[in-house]
Amino acid sequence: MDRGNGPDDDFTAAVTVVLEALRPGEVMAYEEVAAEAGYPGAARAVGNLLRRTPGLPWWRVVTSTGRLVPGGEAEQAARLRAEGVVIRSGRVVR
DNA sequence: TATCTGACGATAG
DNA sequence: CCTATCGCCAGAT
Repeated sequence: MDRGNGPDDDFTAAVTVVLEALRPGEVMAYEEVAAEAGYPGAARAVGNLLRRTPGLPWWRVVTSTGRLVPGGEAEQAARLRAEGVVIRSGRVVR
């Protein structure tokens, strides 16, 4: 309904859909999520959204180089390993 | 409308 | 491998 004064729910919804489509063990890069959501180049915006929006599988999103997120890489690594993702030196092995 | 911030990406040193 | 800088985008103030 009314959403004239709030943020672009379109962007949030699109990113959320992409993240919900991810299955356990599958990892995507911020840039990939942004492009898949219809906002290529908005990798930073995706990162911000993941950080500000609880309920999203933030641990399944890594940087373009496979590097884990700062500030919680230990936790992210544990979650990914629990889902079958192999991690090497703080990076996701694909 | 302007300005700053930030779970990014790529390039340079 | 590391840090530094620029370019990009959306959100917040």
